[in-house]
Amino acid sequence: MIPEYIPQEIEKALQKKWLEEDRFLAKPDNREKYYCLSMFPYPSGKLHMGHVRNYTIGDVISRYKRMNNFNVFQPMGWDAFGLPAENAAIANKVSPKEWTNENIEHMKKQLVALGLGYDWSKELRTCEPSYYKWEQLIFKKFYEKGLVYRKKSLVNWDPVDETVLANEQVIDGKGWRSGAQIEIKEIDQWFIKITEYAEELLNSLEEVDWPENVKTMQKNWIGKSHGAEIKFKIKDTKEFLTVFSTRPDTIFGASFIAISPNHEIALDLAKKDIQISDFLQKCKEVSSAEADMAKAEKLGIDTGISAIHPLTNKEIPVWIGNFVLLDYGTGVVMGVPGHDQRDFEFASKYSLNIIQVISNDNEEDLPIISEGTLINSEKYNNLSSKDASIKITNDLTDKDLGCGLVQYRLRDWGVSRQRYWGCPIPVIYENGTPRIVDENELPVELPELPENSAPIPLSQNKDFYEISSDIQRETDTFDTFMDSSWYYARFTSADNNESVFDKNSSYWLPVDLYIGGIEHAILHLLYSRFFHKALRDMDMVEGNEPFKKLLTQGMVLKDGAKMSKSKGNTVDPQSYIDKYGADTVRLYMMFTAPPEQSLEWSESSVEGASRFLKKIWNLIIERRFEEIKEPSSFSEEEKALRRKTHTTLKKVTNDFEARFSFNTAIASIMELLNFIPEKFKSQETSESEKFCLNETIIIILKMLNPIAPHISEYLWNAFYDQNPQEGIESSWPEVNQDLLEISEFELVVQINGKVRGKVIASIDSDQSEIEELACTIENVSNNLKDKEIKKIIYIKGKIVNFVI
RNA sequence: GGGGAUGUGGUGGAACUGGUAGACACGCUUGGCUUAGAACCAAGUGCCGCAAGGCGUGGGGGUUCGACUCCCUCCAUCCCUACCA
Repeated sequence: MIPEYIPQEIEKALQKKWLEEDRFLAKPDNREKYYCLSMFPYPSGKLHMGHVRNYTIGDVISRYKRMNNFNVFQPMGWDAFGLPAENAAIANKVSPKEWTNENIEHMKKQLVALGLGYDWSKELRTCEPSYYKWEQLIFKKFYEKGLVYRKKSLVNWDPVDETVLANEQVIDGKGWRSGAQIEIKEIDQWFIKITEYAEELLNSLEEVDWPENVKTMQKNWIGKSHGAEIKFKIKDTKEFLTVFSTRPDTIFGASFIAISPNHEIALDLAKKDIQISDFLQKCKEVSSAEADMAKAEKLGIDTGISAIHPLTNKEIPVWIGNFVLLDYGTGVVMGVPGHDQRDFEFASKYSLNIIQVISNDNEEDLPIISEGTLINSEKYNNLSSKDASIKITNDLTDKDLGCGLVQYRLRDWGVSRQRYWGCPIPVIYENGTPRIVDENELPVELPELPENSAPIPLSQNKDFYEISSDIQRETDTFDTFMDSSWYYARFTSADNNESVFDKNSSYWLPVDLYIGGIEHAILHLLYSRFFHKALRDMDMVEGNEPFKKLLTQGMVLKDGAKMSKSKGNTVDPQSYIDKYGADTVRLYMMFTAPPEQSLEWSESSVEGASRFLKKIWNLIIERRFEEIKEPSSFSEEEKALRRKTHTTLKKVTNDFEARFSFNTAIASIMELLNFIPEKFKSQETSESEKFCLNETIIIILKMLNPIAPHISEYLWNAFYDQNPQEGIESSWPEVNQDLLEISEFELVVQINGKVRGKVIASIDSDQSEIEELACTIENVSNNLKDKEIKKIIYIKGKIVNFVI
């Protein structure tokens, strides 16, 4: 009777062993290093499928690299500050700290149970003072470098709960808890000048090995555009309204100016004009999220003010438009309805002039968005858009009414959050004047909450903020993106309390492979890149980029949608780990879809993964390695198995190395297993068959080890039994090139591109021999009968195509 | 609104550089084993058709001897959109 495969037993024992022998502890040595990092999780309570997928990919690659003699560093930590902890605290009457730490303990056990090989000696929790102390110090250094400033900025305000809401807490313009109509409110906030690095963030994308789509997203987000600043004089005053336009060639089509509802002029007018003040009130009722603003109906109101067109000197009306963002550009736009979709809609709605100034052969109906030839533009008529843009910009510059300008879409990073569960911003106000806390007073610790208390905002915690009657602490905390922008570097020195980054950081950095969800393609990755560059300029880290290579994994879906509690389509990975074991879950995750694509969860496919491991188990568990001298000759069947084994190894190696294509790697291992002839497996097999089977078993176990490390290591040890051999992890097998050579192949014969037959051909045949051979197929010769052959195409080793 | 992806059998997916579409697996059907079931083993399985053959990679068009792959266009779904992480 074959012993049964009970994954729970062997997995637990091996995990214990790995921890006891510090298998995954990493120290600098003279091997090539490989820093493999998976995005650390928010400790929400338990692992979800996205985590399992992310971390399995990272672990598979780490184990593979380790087998290839790299010094692998794979740490793990916790992005522990954030909104959900506060929500849970209110709902469950536990402190955010307690809730978070309990979640971490549970999730850490889950990670261990998945067999993930982390160096736990470098574990980080961003909510610990020992971590955020350094974040406060980095902020201080940014401040000293002139990268930090304070500015008024917009937030979603819930007037009932008297609190600032995150965008996701605003549903259809209402607060999620109170249901009250939210308001856009302007408050003082801290900003970091990420725009100072805009150009470098754009250019150094060329240095990294990232997916093109992520690079494109970042490029578009930074949004470098060339255009012109144009000044429109306000009638009867000496003041100007300055607009930025990427299309100065369309300036003769400008028929209105639109200013932001938060623009100074709008605010001034609202004081006197009840209609305008009503309009501004209405504008405040749309959440500040970009998607909401863009979807909201375009609304406007005439200010009654006129502006003077800088080139025609005609008067054009100034409107307030709810679609104009104060934070972007100058907060004023020039409306060219003939050549801009949004302006066209706005002008049509409010019966403003629509003037065509560009003609284009391909487009007839206004608005014509693309470039073309100028018309109705006085002396610029008949110029191309490009030439006209240059000429008009030059002429405006001469008149001192404008200038050419490079503009970025990227805005400075607002890091203030009005919340409790975050890193306190280390600032003290003395008589209202801010100053950063001295280094020796860091960290500014987050105050503990009274027992069973809901989180009290720092602004209501007098014990915290009041140092004396005229000295107060800042009560905002940092955006949690701050916490996650530099953790990759801190991991290298996580156990060092004396300095933020020690000499290990220059050994391990940059991260060789960073793995995480595609949803982080812009914000998190951009902020981290900015941090790295700023830290580099302060001589704290080396190199220009934090993440050399990036792997963006797709989402785990159920019924075609992202798993979420609100949709009720979540699947808890723990129940599958309990039922099938970690190896099956890992195998399933890797087999079901390529890493970059989204993965549709399927219950029954998990069974398939489990079945495959059982087959491997049943094949190997009772077999023992025997020292057999390599036979001098092999039968055809034996040769075929050896060739299959080594072509599989070659494919799997390539899939791991160059493509991260684990699903196809697993498929070929399955194919190899199916290929082993029955009689090789029987007890009465010959010596040479046994030799070949041994070779195949060894290679299968090695190939399987990164993906299913428990079963493969267990079987490896069982297979070698009393004869001590190298550990399964000590090396990746080598392809025997001699075994790959083939002399024959299956020739596909096509007529006009349609397959008409197949025949075994020699690889060395020339085209005429191939043609002759192809014509021996009855179906082919029948189809070619009485037909004029126009052309014959032969692709060596693949197909021959007769064109008739 | 803007930006980025994806679309192939009943299902997940494969086809890597323009060269046999559907590897591998799930499911299903039939048979074996079994008192029965589970498990396991064997065979079959894109669609239409008795067959010959024809059709087939979201829809339409194009380039090519040859297109899942390249180009144009339309449609659907998903992700991000600066305070979810």
